Amino acid sequence: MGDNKNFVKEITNIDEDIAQWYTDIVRKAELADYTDTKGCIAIRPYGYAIWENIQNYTDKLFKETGVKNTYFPVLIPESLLQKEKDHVEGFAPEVAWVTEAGGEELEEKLCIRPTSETIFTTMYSKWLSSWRDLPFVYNQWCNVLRWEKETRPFLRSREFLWQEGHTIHETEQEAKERTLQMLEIYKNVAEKLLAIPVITGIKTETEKFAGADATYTIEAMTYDGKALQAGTSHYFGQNFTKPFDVKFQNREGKQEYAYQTSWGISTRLIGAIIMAHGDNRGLKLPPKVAPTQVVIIPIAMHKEGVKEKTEEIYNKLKTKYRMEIDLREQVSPGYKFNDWEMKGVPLRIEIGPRDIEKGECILARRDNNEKITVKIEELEKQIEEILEKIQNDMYEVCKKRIEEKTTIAHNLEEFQANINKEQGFIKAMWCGNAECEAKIKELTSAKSRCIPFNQEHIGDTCVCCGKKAEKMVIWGRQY
RNA sequence: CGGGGCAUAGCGCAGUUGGUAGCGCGCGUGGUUUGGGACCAUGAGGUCGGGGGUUCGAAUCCCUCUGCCCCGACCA
Repeated sequence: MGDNKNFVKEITNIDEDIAQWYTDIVRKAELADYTDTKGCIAIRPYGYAIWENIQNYTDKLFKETGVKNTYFPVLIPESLLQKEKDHVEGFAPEVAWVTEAGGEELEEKLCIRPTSETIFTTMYSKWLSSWRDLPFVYNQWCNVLRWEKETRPFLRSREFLWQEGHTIHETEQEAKERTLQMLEIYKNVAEKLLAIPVITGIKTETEKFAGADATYTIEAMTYDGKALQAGTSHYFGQNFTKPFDVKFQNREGKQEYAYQTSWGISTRLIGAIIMAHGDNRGLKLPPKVAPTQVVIIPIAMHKEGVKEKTEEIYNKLKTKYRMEIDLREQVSPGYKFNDWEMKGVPLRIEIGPRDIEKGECILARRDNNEKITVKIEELEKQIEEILEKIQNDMYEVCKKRIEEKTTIAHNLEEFQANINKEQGFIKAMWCGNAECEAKIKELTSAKSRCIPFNQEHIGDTCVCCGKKAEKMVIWGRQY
């Protein structure tokens, strides 16, 4: 009482044990919970609302570029999966199979989709005949299943929600442009909606998607300086369209195989929000994606006129912002403050008898604990400005973290020292040889995150073997 | 798949040399409260993760299975 040393008693300290902290947030903020199905979580309303906000924002951007939504089956026959060699080799270990149904063993077993390139491509072969049909720019919002050994809510569960876009095009160039266009949308989602700055670039041969010619990625950094792949966009060339026979008659009247892409973001983004923004008070949500942007808490609710005034303000503002009003009678205001802070609500309005007398109320920011007093008539304008400021400030905090935790290494000794110091990203030159990549991973547990578009010249020799190197690679330990 | 932990009320835990289960929080009800996790009263809630064994008797000892968490290897 009064003494608030037990203030965060229910949440593990983020600096002492971030893994446990993460699990605490997921459960205590009621984002998700473990189920009786191993590795699969139940996403609760508050967590799902975040996903819906991500969906709405992203889907709108997709559609502006001509994406059309579809739905394909969750079951894929084994024969389809087998058609592209690299793809099946990449996914086989983590695929779940349906072998029996209706009390009988199936003639051909069906896999539960880990991703849907094979079935999209199969259907495309039926639907495509002329260059005039192209492009197909289809997407689906769905679930997929990957039999992960080690799971963690949102960041790596066996079943997860995502969107997967699958496109085919008349020309190589058009497909490549689409790949990069979608990556740009993902960067927009991460940075503008989630306030998470990302590094964009291309994956190395070792790290690219099974069956792709090129994999592009957006890479985020977590609170503790680890890397988190937040979205990927792939260019396939004709790798799938050839074995799946996706042909069209081109402008010259000849048969040609289409050029293909795919791209996805998943509920992992919710994990990214938790890991990038959270602190010892709990979850911290950027206003644009927060299911509740403003919570209004009456003080001394039983006093004359307090409840009425609070409801009046709530009713006025709720058409403009995603609002909650906390009228619970059984808990104190202090409890409510902490409760909503743990749930990451960006802005809180406190209003009590003293404020009402003066025609004021208090605005408290979740991101930096700042409290200001504002006139009630200026509330609406103030909220708009502050929410925008919170969104920007949260982005800047993460941006600063990336800058602080990104270091340069010219040799393996520097590399190891830097990564051991505080995780983070390492910028280092690389010769292009997969053996060097493997050696670095072995010695430092860091993998190549990407070859960033934003290249810097930091040397002429490979950080590992010392031979000539032209490309700067971002390295890091990952979630 | 390796290494390490854990499993007792919704959550966090205690339970001694084996004797048939308790505490805190939360929850229900009634009341008093309300400016940073309020209080009083009174209730409800458990085949001690599953199976086997030892024993007159097992939450406790032994075997086994399962699940979860963490650290590695593999992946969105």
